[in-house]
Amino acid sequence: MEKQLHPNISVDCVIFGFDFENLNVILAERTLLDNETGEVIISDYTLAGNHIYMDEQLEDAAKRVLYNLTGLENIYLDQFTTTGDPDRLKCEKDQLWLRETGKDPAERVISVCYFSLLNCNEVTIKKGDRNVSWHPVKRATNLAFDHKAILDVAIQSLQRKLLYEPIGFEMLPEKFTLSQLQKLYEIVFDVEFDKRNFRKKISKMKYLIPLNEKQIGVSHKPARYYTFNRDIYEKTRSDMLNFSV
Amino acid sequence: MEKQLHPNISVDCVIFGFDFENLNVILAERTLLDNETGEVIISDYTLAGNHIYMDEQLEDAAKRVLYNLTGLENIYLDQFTTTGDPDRLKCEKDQLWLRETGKDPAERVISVCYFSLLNCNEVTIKKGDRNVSWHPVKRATNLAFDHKAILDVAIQSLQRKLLYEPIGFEMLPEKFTLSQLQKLYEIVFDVEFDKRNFRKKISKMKYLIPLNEKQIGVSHKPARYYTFNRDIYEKTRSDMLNFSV
DNA sequence: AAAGAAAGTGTATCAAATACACTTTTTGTT
DNA sequence: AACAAAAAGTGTATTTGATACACTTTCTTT
Repeated sequence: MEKQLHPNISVDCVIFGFDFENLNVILAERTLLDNETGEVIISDYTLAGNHIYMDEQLEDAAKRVLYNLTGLENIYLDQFTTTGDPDRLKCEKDQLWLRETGKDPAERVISVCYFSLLNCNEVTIKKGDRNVSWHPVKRATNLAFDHKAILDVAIQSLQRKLLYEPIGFEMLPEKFTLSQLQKLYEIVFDVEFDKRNFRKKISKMKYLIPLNEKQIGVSHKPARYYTFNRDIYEKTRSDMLNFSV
Repeated sequence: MEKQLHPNISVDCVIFGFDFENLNVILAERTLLDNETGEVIISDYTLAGNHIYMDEQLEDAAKRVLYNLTGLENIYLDQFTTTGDPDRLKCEKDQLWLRETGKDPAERVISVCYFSLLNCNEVTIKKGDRNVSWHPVKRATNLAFDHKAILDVAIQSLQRKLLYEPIGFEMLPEKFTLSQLQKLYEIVFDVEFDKRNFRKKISKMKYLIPLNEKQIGVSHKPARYYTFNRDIYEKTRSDMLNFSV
């Protein structure tokens, strides 16, 4: 029995990655040339996404999109919003593109949106027919459909979640330095922290384990590596309740 | 032209209300009797929800559900999750019910879920063909479909949002006492606060305005009324950034 | 007039957030 | 071998917010 895609339901994945310099997102180039003149009709980017299969779990569809792109499984996934504006695919370029890629441009598509977290340096993107690569989030402006709006909501959701859950590590290597961790938070929140105060705070978190291992080959004092211990985190997490009315 | 409901897409509304004693949710009775024996086949509850119209915004569908139930517009609405398990409507009772209410039980339905906030005492529920009423959240156990799971996620989302956004007021009257506000937070988070410390914290929030007006007709020292000023809140809100890695 | 009920109020202690500058350890260059 | 460059690593003092804790006031009811 042939698997069939649901015409009305898709998932879109905002795949975030950190490379110690920028918060990045995976985008696929969307290029359309005029068959006769060769003129560029469309040249922009889309998030990674696909329609779900008729009998597929939403989250499985997101995992499938991620797997096809990275070959990775067990990636951090968070369903953060669902977009369903009847006109979200109705702008002229988008209609053209849908026709071009064999979809019915008249169909209404509800998109369930996930963000996921990766360490850029540990991923090799598998390119299919389209060109797919990392882009700094700040420079991801030229997006198709309603994908810019989705990205903006994704960033807010990431920031919010980062405030009270230890998910930053998903974007770092297994072993990381405190400066790398600090940089991650600084870049995602677009702020700067004082190094000493940051470390004072860190040192109270017993689930951040200093290793007897240091950077090698760096042209400055090598930094100690740390690792995140989820067991200790789960056991010592306090149900912080610090509301602000 | 006749409006048509989308067979695959619905909204469910978790309508929270506070009555100074409990956090409540609006539930609709789902009763099905055997035509011949009169025996009770189904007797449980569902959240408020409906399929969306073919050309309707998701949020408009949620507003419509709320309007039909309460006659109110401009209610606080928050889209907090989307459920789409292919088997979420496949349990025996649910299949029976769908057939009974003229739906195709084979169709897969994705439900976009919203929670909304009301003051119980300011709402008159409009009963249609089904019996609809407030139920304390803690006693809402006997729910149809995957509605218990949806409710649980809704409660968590409400708690989380209540930590950093001033949405508690949506469940209180325009003028409220500090004890009422404290009770609201105590009940939603299932904790108890010290009265003096709670008030110390409140007194730092300049957007909570004490009024020259007191309770009347209460058989104890009447409390002062306060009101929430959103303008002052927006102007003085600090982008709190107090992460815990 | 007395009892009941919830409102309202202050202080002392502890923990966390902030502000701030110099020394150490490595590599790379001369 | 000496020096420069680069980032790591470290401590103290101050301010702010969180917590713990008990009695007085003001209204109604009997």
